[in-house]
Amino acid sequence: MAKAAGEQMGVVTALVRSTFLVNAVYADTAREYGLTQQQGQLLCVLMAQPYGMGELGEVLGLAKSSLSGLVDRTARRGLVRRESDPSDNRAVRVELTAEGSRLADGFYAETCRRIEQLPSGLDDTERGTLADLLARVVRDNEVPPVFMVLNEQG
Amino acid sequence: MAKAAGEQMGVVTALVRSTFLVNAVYADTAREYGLTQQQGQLLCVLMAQPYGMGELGEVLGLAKSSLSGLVDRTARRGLVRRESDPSDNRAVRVELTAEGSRLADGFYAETCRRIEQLPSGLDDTERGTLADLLARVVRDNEVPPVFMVLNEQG
DNA sequence: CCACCTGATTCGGACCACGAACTAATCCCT
DNA sequence: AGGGATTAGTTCGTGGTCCGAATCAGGTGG
Repeated sequence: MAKAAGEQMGVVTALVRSTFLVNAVYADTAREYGLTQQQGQLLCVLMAQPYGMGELGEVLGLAKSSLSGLVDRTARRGLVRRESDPSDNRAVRVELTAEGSRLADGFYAETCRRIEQLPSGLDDTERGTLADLLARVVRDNEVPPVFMVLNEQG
Repeated sequence: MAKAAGEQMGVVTALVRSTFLVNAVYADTAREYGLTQQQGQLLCVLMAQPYGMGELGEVLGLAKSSLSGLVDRTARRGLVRRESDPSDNRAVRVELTAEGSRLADGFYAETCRRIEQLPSGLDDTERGTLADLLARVVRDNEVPPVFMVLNEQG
């Protein structure tokens, strides 16, 4: 193999660089929807269901104080709201507002479209294999549900 | 397949969730080395070679002002330095200091170790296939060299 | 020599992360 | 029944990060 083709890339470098790629796509799409990457991520997580702060912090991997700030700023945009938890007066549940739902749906759909393009150089079989292998890595490492599973994906 | 096994995960969700996973590992490792994620990323990029600000900004995907700040803070730590470019008095080249090199080497090696563990549920053939498919996605999308290729990886 | 372009920095503003401390509510044991 | 321990979440202080506009200094070409 000619030197110009570059070195063999192992699984570590491939994972890190693909992460950089997906991060960039995610951040670009968020910005076009007037969101920051963290706000976009919050909206995507809340599409599935409302969450208490404790669980939401665990899913997003954030300190409680960080999450308070993020929810404050996103609520100030009118995209989420805090609801009291009737079973525990200390707790709140964070949920999307109607406007937050709309924005989340658009952002999520556009993010899916763009990320779906990334492996377009692979054929269907290869794409399926990639999905299967990455999915197993994700499951083995117990990644929280930070992005909804799209119907009829892959 | 039983319902308990969960939905079929497509390539989009698999990519996003694996990105979340790698981000978390990267951030955790950086923190243990007393670095922020962005500082860690800067150090990793500079391991390969010094860069001018313009090119460094392109590789990292940052605005020039953002990069100035990041280099300021990292230089204040004594990890990088700005050198004048003899061929153009406007330009500087950013390079690792001796201390920066040492920290970068340790951080990089530890990051590699941890990320290498992520696909440990796959066998060697599957790991090779994952590396190959992801590498092709990375190359097709012209991802800049944000992480050095490790010798004998995969 | 001057206008235009390039390389980088500064400024202002907003976002984001965390740990410590705090407030309020819940639970459990004596 | 009351008090101590624990839990849920917020506030505060601090430092890091991001960007666009403006600015400054140097390079280039007509």
